[in-house]
Amino acid sequence: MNRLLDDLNPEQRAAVITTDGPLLVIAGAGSGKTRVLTRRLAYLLTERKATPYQLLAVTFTNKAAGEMRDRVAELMGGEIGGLQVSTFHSFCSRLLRREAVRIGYDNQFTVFDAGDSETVIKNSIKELGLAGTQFAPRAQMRKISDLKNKLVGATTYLSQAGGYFENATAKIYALYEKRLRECDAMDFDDLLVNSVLLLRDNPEVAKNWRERFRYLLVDEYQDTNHVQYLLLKYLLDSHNNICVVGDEDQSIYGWRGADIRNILDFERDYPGAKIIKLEQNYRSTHTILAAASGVIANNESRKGKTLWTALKGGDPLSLLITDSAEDEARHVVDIVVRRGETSRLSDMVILYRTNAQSRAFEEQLRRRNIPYQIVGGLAFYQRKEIKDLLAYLKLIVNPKDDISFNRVVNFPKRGIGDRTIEELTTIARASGSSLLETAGMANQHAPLGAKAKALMAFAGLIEKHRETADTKPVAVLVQDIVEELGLVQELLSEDKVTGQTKIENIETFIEGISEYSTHNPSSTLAQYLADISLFTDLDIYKEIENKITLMTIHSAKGLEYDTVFLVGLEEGIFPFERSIAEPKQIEEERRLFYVGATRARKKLYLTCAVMRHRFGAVDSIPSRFIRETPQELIEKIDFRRQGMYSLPSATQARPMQQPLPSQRPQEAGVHYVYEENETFHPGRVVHHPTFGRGRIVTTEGVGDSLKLEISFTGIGTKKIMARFAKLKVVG
DNA sequence: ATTCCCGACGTTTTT
DNA sequence: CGTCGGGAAT
Repeated sequence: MNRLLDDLNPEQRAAVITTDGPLLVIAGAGSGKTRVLTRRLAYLLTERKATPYQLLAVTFTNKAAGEMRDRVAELMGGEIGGLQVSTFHSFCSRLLRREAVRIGYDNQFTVFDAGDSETVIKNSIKELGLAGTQFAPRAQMRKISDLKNKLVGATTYLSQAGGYFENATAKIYALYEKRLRECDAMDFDDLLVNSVLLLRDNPEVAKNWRERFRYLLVDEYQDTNHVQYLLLKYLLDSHNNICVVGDEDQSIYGWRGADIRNILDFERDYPGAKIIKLEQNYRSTHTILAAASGVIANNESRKGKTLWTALKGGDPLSLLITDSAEDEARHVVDIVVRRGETSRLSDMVILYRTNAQSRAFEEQLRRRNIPYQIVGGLAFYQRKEIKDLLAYLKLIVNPKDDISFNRVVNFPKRGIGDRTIEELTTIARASGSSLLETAGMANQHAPLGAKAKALMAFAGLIEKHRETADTKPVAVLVQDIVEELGLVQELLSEDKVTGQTKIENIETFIEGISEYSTHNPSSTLAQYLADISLFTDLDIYKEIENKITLMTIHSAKGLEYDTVFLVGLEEGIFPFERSIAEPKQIEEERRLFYVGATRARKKLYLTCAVMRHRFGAVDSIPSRFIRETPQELIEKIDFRRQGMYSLPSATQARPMQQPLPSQRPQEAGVHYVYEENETFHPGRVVHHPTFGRGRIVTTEGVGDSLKLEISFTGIGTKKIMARFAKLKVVG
């Protein structure tokens, strides 16, 4: 008998042993997908269909890739040398570093993260004289990214752009591309796009890679975009051995260019393709599955499948109806505490639509001393102190990286300000060299005058480290830099409190590098940077300590927990405001709900608030997804302070787009200023949640624009927008 | 060059 | 309410 197949159900087994030709595996939530993927790889190896070197498996996150590699290694007793299990991005990065010269890049090119890219876009907009409100850098970035993913280059777009706005975007796009090239840098999209272009324009290179890979395996196929689709086409030899695994109901990255048609049209793309559906769910109770299935059934873009489970019954869903975001958080945390008595915190997760929602929950958890961890949001590598250090490292590896140069040339302070940088930039552009190179020869350029010395010293510092970078471990190099720059003193002098946490972050960073080095003993600084630039918070996330986890639903894909809190179920939040008008986007929101709900093994809580602050007070309408859930599966718990005002029941049927007539609560108890301006006039004593007790000195404006000048005891006077501050009248 | 204060602005999800 | 960028003060 075969230990790789024995404990699989018939469909899973078929997905493992159907090795040749195109195969689509529709893997419902919790259907044992990872198990099938790893068994399939191990099966190909043990049956001698291919050597590890001839297999390519692609996933979306580094974490998933790492887990898959580990599990295959376990199945194979460790003999998987050369097996490529990687993300699309890291595979492309490796491909490009080998072939960079063919497309005019150095093989030590830098990868710009979203922040770096935005800086370049901003600079480009400014340089083109387009600065102003009508060209928001982020919107431009989105457009450029969309164009790239459609394989429309800057030159092409420039020639076909019509009208003022398209022309402006085309110019920004073109300049952005130019600057990226000058910096020897690529953005995330470029990794994919340049790989495809390289394979398209160099048939002999494409042939080499094609002949190498005998079997392709793609995870999360529903999230692939057009460029990724093309990449697979270029890598696929005439053997057509491609197996894609996915679930159209879990396609949640349409906004990033993912094309659900890739999975819906697979059979048309690959004639003769076989399809296997994994429909038995091993994760959730029957109740949870029925709830999720009931909601997703409202979608049209589906291949259709019927998930079933051998697990009968299960707790009903609990719907918590609360007054405000704060109340929502308080009641959720109450339940966390209660459940925490009998189960582990690490078995629970709070999932929200947007990162901004995490704050209220954090506050409550901190107040009650519950250990928690947040995944995503302000990612570790996005923190200023870490980005600054990384900029030093990037500059050491790539002297052309002007963005990193600008980031650190005056950090710590070296007396090099905007004027000097402007001058330096002009000289560098004229001579076609980078900022760092120009700085190194500053004494030859009269306009730099007295600043030449500081510039040359900086360039010398970078140069010195470049020479020794490969002779010592990366962690030691970073430690040396930190000491040489006097960063500890520098950060402490800025601000004692935040400086201390920054120092701790730097220590964590250095520890992380050490750990990386033990796993990759012969790795150079350049290799470290190449890897690290593709890492995200999610990849570092470990479920080790007994902490409750908070994250967005997007981040939770692929994970599972006993207890799941799906919060903020209100129209405008979830489904998100911007998606409400478009049926296609509503379907994606619905899939997101489906992903969130199916993370739960045993118990699912849904919560909503009736009032939520978003630029002032707004009445919230319960999410349509609550209404779409089979009502008999829901147990309603109403935490609203009864009798003060009435809102329709959360589940009452109502035409979707019709907002309720606004009903202002006639509240007793807490006084929110924006509702009762007349209570606030000079002399009144009020209480502010962060500043404490204070006396109103002056008032200005009325209604939403009411501004108060308040003298707080021991803090001094502060001007406060009454609309936002939660002030309580004390006397 | 740097710092500090003010007003404008904002909020989706991420490799 | 936060954060960020611009502009004036030092």
